Amino acid sequence: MDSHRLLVFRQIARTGSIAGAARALGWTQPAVSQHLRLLERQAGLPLVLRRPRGVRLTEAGQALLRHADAVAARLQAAADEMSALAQLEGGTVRLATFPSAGATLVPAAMSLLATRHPALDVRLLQAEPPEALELVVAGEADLAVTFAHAGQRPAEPSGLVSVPVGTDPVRLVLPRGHAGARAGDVDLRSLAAERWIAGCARCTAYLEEVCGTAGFAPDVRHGSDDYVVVQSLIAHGLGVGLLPRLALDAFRDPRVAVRDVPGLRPRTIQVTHHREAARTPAVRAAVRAVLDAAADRSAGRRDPGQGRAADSAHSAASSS
Amino acid sequence: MDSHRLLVFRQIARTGSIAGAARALGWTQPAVSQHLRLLERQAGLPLVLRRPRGVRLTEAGQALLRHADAVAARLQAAADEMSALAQLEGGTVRLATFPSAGATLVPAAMSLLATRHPALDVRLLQAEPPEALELVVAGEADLAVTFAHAGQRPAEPSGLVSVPVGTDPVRLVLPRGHAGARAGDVDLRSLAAERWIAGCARCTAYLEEVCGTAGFAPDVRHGSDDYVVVQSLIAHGLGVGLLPRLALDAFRDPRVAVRDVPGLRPRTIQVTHHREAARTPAVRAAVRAVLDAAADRSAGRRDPGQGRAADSAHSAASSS
DNA sequence: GCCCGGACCCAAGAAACGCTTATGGCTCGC
DNA sequence: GCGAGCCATAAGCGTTTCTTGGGTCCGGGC
Repeated sequence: MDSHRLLVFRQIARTGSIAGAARALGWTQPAVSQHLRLLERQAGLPLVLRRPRGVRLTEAGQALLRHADAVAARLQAAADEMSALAQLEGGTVRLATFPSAGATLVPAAMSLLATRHPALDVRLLQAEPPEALELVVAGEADLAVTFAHAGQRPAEPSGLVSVPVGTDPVRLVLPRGHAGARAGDVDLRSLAAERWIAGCARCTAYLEEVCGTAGFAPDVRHGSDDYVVVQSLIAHGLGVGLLPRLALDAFRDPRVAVRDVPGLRPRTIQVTHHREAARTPAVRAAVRAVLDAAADRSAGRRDPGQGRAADSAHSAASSS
Repeated sequence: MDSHRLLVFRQIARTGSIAGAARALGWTQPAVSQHLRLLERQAGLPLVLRRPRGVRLTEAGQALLRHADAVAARLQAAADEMSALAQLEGGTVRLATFPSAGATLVPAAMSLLATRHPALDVRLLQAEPPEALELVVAGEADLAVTFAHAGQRPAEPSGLVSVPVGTDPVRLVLPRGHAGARAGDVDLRSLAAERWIAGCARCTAYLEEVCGTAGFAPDVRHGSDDYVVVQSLIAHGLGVGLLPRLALDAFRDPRVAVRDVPGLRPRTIQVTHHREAARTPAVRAAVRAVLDAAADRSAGRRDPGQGRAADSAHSAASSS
């Protein structure tokens, strides 16, 4: 039951004649006639009675017309839905993100996205970078917002591509009364004797690496990937730690002091998706929203250095 | 949104890969690949993500799959319904018939049809021959069972074809006590002085014609196309009349006598339909049932002369 | 570490489908 | 009776569509 012929048959029924259907379709009469003949052969039944002024549907023709109308309606619905998805007048996009971005950058991006495409259903999933990438690979998320500390290679599964979003400086967090809090910047080597609070597994590895470069092995006493917990431990004088600025933007314990450590390279933020998903409008729009949100944050902080990184990444993605 | 491509896409979704869809369809892989590419171009969106082990549907692809499934189901339903109609496992056939056949021949035919094709919906419409043909022309009936008196030309609208079903002798009806009822056969000329009861318009014309041939003009006092009324009038001695055997088979007033009139040619019964409707299984089956019912009636009466006419007509129709 | 197999894409050629042109039959209306 | 409208058939050609024969990428096994 060829559906193309079915739609031709629908025109025959509409106009009441083969010649009329041909006119409606912009074809010649024999073209429609042949379609009808093949359709009748497939059906094994006459579908119309040929009469002097045109044709009249047989019972089988009327039955077939009902099906043809249903098929045409469904095809139209499919085209409409595709158009809506292409115009972002619908659809879903799922972002997997790590906590500190999920409390700062990503909500801002989601807000931008909601403003630009009100009908788009944006959903957030929280996951640390490795798990976030897994979600994308497994198809349970469309985008992963991840970070990588300087010197760490982000394990990027094949088939995925990453767009740099910007950098996130890593800062030293001390108890307010700590001696180091009196200076503006702090040299890491001066903290060789401190007790340390570590973060997630990758952050701990980073901490050990930078301390090793500074010439000592950190005395890690506690660990938590929750930046509220880390700051609380520090506030109680149980150690010092490194936290990225996004985490400190998300939550800042008033009992801690924050200082820069010269030479500490920032972690990089990136957004990752399937290589081919770049052609999906929802993914493109979401990537752009993340980049724009990052640029807005940088501009709001009046920090041209950060702004450049985000801006350049943004324009690169926009042109792709 | 080409539906053929949609069905190919459905196979891609089913098998999870383009190559798998190609195997399922008995095609090569590039053929399916090209269909998918054109479908994605039409949709304006990627429908699948190409991954090492095959493809994964995007959100748009999943949406399209739902439509594709619906289209496929509707096409299958259409094919099924066409098949059912072709096998006479459904459908309707409407017979228009004149009263005396509607009380005798046609119910027998309908019963045959119901036995042979229990799912076929057979419907009867009563109409005198000219109106019955109009119903067929107007598409309100599929078949017309009509009669024509000898010498009358059945006005057959163009586009219709008629199949002879058999003949129906016209008999003389007299009051039981009438002098003519004493003889076996009756000469029409002996009834020149009688008062006559006429039937329908065409029957009245026939009466006047055969009386004219016999040399007199009938004194028509009453008229009714209802054979019960006619017999009642005759039974009450209000006149004599001619009635075809089918009418007398349908109803026989015990107070009347029936005699043959030698030389009175029988009326002919025929079944008429659109020329092209001969290819419609329901119409073919109905025509055959009418012919078979007529043959059964002839055989049941042990009247080979009648049986021959019906049989020959039957075999002619069967071979068409 | 390298090769092999599976899956996909692209380009070009061949087969097939589909529309057009040309012609004829039929019915209706002037 | 003849033209106009509708439909059918047959032949021709163009476009679509499938195949063939390349190539790339990724993952698994020796």
